Amino acid sequence: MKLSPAVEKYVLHWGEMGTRWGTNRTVAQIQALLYLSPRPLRADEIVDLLSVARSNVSTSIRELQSYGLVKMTHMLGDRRDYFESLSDVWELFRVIMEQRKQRELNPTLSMLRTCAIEVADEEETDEITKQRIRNMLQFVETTSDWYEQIQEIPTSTLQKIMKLGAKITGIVEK
Amino acid sequence: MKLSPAVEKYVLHWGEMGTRWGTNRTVAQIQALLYLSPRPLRADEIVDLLSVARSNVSTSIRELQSYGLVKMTHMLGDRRDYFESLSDVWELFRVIMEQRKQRELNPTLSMLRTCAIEVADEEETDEITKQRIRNMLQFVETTSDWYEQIQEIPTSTLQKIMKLGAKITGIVEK
DNA sequence: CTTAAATTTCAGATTAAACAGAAATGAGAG
DNA sequence: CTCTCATTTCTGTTTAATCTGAAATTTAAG
Repeated sequence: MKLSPAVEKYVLHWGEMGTRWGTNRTVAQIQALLYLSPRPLRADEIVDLLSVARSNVSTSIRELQSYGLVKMTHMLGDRRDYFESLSDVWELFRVIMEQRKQRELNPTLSMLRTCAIEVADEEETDEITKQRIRNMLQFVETTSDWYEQIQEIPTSTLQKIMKLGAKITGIVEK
Repeated sequence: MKLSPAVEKYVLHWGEMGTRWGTNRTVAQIQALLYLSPRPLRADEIVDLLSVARSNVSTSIRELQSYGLVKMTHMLGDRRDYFESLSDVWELFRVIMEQRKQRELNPTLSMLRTCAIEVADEEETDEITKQRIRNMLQFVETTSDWYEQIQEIPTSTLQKIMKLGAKITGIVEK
């Protein structure tokens, strides 16, 4: 079993990018592999195709499952686990955004709220500093609210909105 | 010289988050420190406040400057370099997004274009796989185009759009 | 031109994360 | 109940990135 050149290129690139997206190389590679695979794969097949340790595949798949990006399935008369990825790119995007919001935006939001309260009582702190913390808090709050609402919009509508791009400005300004 | 408790908390948190945002702890801490500082700071002041090596500050500031997040200034009769951060949060956001687009989205886009072309000629590759690559390419292209257009929208308009949130759906559907 | 202050470069040390392989656990077949 | 196949857990190793401190370079003042 061997990956085709194009698939290999895709998987390797995805692995590299994964490290920038808050996960590690193997996790991202497995996700890419499962996304591209026309059928669910077993852990031992993944070991073969990516040349990584069995234990590494186990841990990585667990992580992907916890994100909701990968589901386990079974074949009749075969007790081994098979895995498949979400195949809809918009769905993938939604799940990843949700994860990032939870791991990055939410903790930052609570830190900023705490800081904004605490700094208000600090006599040694310059007013400019206090204002900057408030500004950042407001920005992250706005972003966070927006995020949450965007999550609810159905894919087809989201596509339309994105296609509009900057034309949205005209509509809003009216 | 010492940071106030709230400022320290902010800086430390920002440092941790920085690692998830494609940069390292020190770079993010310095950016946070300069953002909160009511006046430009010298490298040696940053060394004091953050307890990091002078050389580390030098390298980190260089990185921040290359992103356009930090500018160098000078004081009359003082040949030491002073540094200050962009202070407008929306401006900060814009610059960071632009960096991320260049370092993540663009390389992925060109990888996907190459893969989409190459995979078309692969007889060994399943049609489903080919379609998935095309789908991902289309998604990233849409996202990339949208990104670029959003960059051009002035802050005040952007704020209005984000405040609208999901209400945008109603407007678009008309 | 010399000197001293400021900054940058670079090589090695430190640290944290990712990974492999062995051992342990679990689950179904007979 | 026992045996075998499959999976997970755990520990030690490897790898990569970050950071430090010393040396080199730059810059301006005298």
